[in-house]
Amino acid sequence: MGQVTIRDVAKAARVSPATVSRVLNTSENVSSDLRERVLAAVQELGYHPNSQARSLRTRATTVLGVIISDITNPFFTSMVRGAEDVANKAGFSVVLANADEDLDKERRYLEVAAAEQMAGVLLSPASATETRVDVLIERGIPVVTIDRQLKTADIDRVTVNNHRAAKEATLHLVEQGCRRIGFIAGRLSTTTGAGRLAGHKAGLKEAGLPLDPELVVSGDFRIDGGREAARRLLKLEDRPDGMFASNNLMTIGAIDALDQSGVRFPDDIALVGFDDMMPSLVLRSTITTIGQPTYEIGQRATELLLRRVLGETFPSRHIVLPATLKVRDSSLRRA
Amino acid sequence: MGQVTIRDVAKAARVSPATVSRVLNTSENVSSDLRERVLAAVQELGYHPNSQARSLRTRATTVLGVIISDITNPFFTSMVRGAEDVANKAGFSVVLANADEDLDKERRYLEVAAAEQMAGVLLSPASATETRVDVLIERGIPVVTIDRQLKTADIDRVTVNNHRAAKEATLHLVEQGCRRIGFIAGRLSTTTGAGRLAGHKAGLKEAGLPLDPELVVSGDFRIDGGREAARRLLKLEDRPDGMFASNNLMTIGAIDALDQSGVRFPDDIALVGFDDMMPSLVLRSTITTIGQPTYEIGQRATELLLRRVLGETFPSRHIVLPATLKVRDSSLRRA
DNA sequence: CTGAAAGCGCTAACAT
DNA sequence: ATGTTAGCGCTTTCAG
Repeated sequence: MGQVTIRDVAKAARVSPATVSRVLNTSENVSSDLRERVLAAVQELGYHPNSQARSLRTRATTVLGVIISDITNPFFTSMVRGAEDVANKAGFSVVLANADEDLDKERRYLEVAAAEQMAGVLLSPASATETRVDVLIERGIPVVTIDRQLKTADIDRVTVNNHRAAKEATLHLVEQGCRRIGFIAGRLSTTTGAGRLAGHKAGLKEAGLPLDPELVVSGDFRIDGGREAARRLLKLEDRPDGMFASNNLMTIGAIDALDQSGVRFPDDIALVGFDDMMPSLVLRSTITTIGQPTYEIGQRATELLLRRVLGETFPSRHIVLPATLKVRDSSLRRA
Repeated sequence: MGQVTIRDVAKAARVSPATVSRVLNTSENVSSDLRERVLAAVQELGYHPNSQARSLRTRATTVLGVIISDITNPFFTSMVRGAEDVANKAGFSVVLANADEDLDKERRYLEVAAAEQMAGVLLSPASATETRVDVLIERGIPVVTIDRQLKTADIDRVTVNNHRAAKEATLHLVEQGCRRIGFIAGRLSTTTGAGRLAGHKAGLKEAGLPLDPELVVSGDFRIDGGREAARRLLKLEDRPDGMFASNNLMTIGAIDALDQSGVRFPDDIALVGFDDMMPSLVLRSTITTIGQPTYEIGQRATELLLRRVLGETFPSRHIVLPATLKVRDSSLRRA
């Protein structure tokens, strides 16, 4: 029951613990005779090194932490795949934590990452101004933010060009004849949420349309929030003729609200969403969305992170990947 | 840059490391004078205990591992929520790992969990017969399987009654007039995949219908697999009049295939899925599914796990939660 | 109530 | 090429 330690193996193989360690870690300076005895003992006893003891000694782990803001959001889960693939190839494992858009939970997990001495951390911060990564930085644990940026620290980040993409989507709706576009905003405390709203406003401005404050409703990046926001927009006296939901979950909520209210798209209202969605959902009537290269975001961020983990130093880098408008039926006016 | 250790705090507070430890861990036997000095020093220096060193010493952690077979599957992510809520309430953190239905990846993560001395592990095994949890058991780390069971170890598990639910769904399709039901099976190496197929067969038998082997196609629990399986079923000379996809992702794939082939449900074919799905997806035409209490599965499994973690011993337990058929439009024949 | 000292399992510097 | 020794940061006897 008690753990099998390196001493047990050493004893069984009639060598010193140091030799066992050498066999297991370096490939040098061990005679093949002893090496075999050690390996046999390891096998026999079912020895597995205790990684806590090891990393206490070496001050190094091969575990990367990924702290995401909503584990139920397919956007993030796809990104995680990209991260895992790159990490695994380099011999690192990836563990995830779900901060749930909650600053407290997030802080707890940042502390877990620090306490567990993780090699590096990928983070989609719950807030650009409130989230602090000092716990990690102080300990020399590199951090790369994904999807969102941090104003409290100058660190590597991988995002898409939210401003530009949102502007493009808004101009597309205008082109389709929309004059009153309801905008379902995400959490404005994130750079992503704020950037998309800013892009939308820029689009309106360029199109010479006024910004009616009642057309901007927050949906908190969640399905329920999107549904609620869409309902509120539909109740307006001067009902919008277009709707732009600024992430995937809120788009789903909006569609739900539209269905329940019997409002049809694109006939009654032109609809644009953000992020790619599950195939059937898009197929439903094929929904115009801004697609993001989620898998690649995870990959690139992890590549960056691993370079830091392996000791490279360079000025903090910002990788911006393209988000592109994919026009489908939901926003195309027949006219 | 170097880590702040308990010695630094001790020095700053002019006490011994032992006293710092006492302040931080037990609430006894420390004069309030020293206690304050210590707390102040902790604050000042930004000290965070090194959990590896701690658990190396105490042989105990407060981190639970959750190893799931597909992180992009909403079924699992919802379950994780339930697990987190229970764990957090008890002062435990939860980290996730994505085994991706891959035995190798799964084994690696089981080893990580062992090496990191996690307090306990929740696992949805990739295979009932190939997955081995000995690495954990040997070290006294309790394991509870979720959604699926293990034939290689007699341990706690939380599942739904797949057999019964699948049988019910099949009988429902028969009731709707279906005579040739295409069954999209999951990975038969899992108890879940096998159980649902068995339930389907039992349903056919009870209805007095023959089992045509060409009507059972494997979809591997994935969207692509489901799409492919549905396509194959639709190409059959004697086309099925009903279709039963035995998990959520395969249902999505199946819907996709149906759409692309111009086959409509329930008009051309009656459709039943497994697992609840995102609201909009269900609303699409409202799809008949077997709903599972995913959140509760996570909760109950974690409760069980924590009892083991805290040292309770009892015979291995099997909690079976109800999965219930929710009849909606997709399977209802007009006739 | 507080401190000194030992040791968790491991690796790395130093001997041999 | 191998063993001995020290020590990573922490907690926990054991003294005082």
